[in-house]
Amino acid sequence: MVTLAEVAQHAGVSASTVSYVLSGKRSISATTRQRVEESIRELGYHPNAGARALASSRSNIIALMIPLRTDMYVPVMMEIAIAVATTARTHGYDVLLLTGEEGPDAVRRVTGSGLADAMILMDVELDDDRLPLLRGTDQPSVLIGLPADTTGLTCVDLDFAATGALCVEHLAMLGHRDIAVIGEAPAVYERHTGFAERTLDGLRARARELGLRVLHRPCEGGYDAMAATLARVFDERPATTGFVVQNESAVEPLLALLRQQGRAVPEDVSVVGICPDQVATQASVRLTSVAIPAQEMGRHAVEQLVAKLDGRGSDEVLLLAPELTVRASTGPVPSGS
Amino acid sequence: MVTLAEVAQHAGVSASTVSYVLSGKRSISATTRQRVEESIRELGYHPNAGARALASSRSNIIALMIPLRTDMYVPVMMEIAIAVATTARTHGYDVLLLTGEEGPDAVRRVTGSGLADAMILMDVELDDDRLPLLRGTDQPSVLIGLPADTTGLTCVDLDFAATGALCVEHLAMLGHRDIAVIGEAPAVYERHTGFAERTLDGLRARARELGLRVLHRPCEGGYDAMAATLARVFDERPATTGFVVQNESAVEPLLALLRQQGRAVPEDVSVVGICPDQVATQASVRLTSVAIPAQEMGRHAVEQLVAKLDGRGSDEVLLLAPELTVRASTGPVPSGS
DNA sequence: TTTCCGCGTCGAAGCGCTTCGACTGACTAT
DNA sequence: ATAGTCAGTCGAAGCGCTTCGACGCGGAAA
Repeated sequence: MVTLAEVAQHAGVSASTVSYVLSGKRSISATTRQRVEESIRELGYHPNAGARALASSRSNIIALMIPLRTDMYVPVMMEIAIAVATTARTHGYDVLLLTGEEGPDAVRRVTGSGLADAMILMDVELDDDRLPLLRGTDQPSVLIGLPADTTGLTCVDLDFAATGALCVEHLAMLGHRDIAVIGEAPAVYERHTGFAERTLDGLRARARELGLRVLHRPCEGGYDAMAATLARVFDERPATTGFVVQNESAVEPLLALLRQQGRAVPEDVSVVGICPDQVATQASVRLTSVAIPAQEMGRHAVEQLVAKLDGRGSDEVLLLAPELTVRASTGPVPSGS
Repeated sequence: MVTLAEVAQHAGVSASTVSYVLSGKRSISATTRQRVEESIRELGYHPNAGARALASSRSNIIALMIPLRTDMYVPVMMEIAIAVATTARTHGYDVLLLTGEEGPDAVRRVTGSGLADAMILMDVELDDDRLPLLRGTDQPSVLIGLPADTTGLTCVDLDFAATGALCVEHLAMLGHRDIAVIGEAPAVYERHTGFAERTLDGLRARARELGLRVLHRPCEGGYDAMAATLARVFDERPATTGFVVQNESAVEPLLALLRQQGRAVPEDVSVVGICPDQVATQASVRLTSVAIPAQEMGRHAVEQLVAKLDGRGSDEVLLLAPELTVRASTGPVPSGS
């Protein structure tokens, strides 16, 4: 293993000079810099991460806590994780992957041991038990998601309230008056992850303003659950012509069932999805949808974090504006209704 | 920040004693151990990761390289990653998330800097450019996947050849003679990730033994691509009654299209999937399938790695035996044929 | 009783890096 | 000419931990 000292000797300078070449924290003459850089290349030198962390009390690592459970749409998580990792690298950071399993202990362990300089939490619940710890430490952190109380916290998330409103507006504009909302699995609501409720609140508020009727039904994914849910929906509200789906694994079943029942999409019934674009475009009917901007969320989270680590940046809540893409699953309400 | 020295002082022992209590590398009297452990708890001591890494030249971190691209089924990746992370934790390791983006450089960086003690590579290509580096270093590694040349490497993967054979055997047993294989996107084959080819080889070999006819078609996911592919299949081999699908995003389109064409599953046509159980059980017809044992692969990879790090373990290729679960998508060939 | 062994503990020497203060010249301002 | 400045470099002091050799002491073996 090549050390700084060896590089220094090889280049005929002191160790500190090599260090300053590497960090750029003091000015170095062009000739010296070149000599050092060449030695580094020749010897194949890589700074030792542990030593660096010890001396500088900076690990250049960002911890990313992902949820253990997989009842939510996994590709979104993955996309965020990948965006976090790649963005972090462009800022010179690596990413440590933590699962939610350890819960608050993981936060303690990471902050206490200096393993990471900062952390990103995903799947934040409204009243998350990790939040007090985050507030009580000076280690920067960013949440992906929105807890009930955001004081002293930095958050990034899609503006789900606006998303709900946007969906219902689109349907209203097309003339739909009776809207059914197919939501996430009941467990998601019970866990109070927030995003589902926020969507619903935003949607209901806007629907009230527009004078629409809304029926909300949580739904496990899959065909059987969707079939049961759909039956109940048309049972209670036979006039339903608009659907908002916030559950990726219900999208395809819903479309299939509607087709099977002889309800054409979008001629008889319109469907708006809240899901990644990939799901929307790969569905059997290309879905009008509001995308989950996973990449953007991951990227913003890292950039907020890096700003904080550099002494810039501050606590703020960043809600990304939803964008609705019209595809083939929504159309004007049938003239017969 | 609490240091070892402070704990030592608080407990009235020397620093080295505290260290030995923590590591268990020398025997410590019960009373001393208790006193030290209490001090640790009282002071809320967490060992500093950097210092520890420097002194011991062990970071207790495992690097996990995941592919950047997402043309393969992402949940499998995610499941593996989570299994790796949780298994690693039970052995006292954390996981560093690397994306394939940096390629071989990432391997150099991590081994050179001592950032991680070992690494796991996913999405290994047949002739991966990271392999020479792995062979040339003494840092333990495990591949998830199977390159062309495995000498000096440790690999974990599903036995895809056996998987292909198993699928075709099942169909043969039910009387099917003409089999169509719906494969991954062409890009997957072009990249030579291997698993797709291995499946096909195993499948073809067994089909030959059993006297079956096999038609293989790569297929992008989604409805349109699947529709085109399916049309070609029935065009070339009208007598096709058995399908093997190795492409998660083609499963649902295939089922829908068959239904649409009036071919009942499993009465007229049988379908076997090679996909995660979740996909198989959530499909519109519960799919007879060979599962991708993602969790198991992640777990095995970590355990192999830990064994190596402990001086146990050796280079070997572990191919997990496929298991076929019969569900509702396969049945005897129609008597009319 | 003496010798030996091994358990339990300590002190000290690093691990490879960062960083601070200090030093040297060359150059500018007075 | 002299003081002041500043770019460029060096030496040394740690950062918090692990680990090795050494030491003291009690009990077993002789």
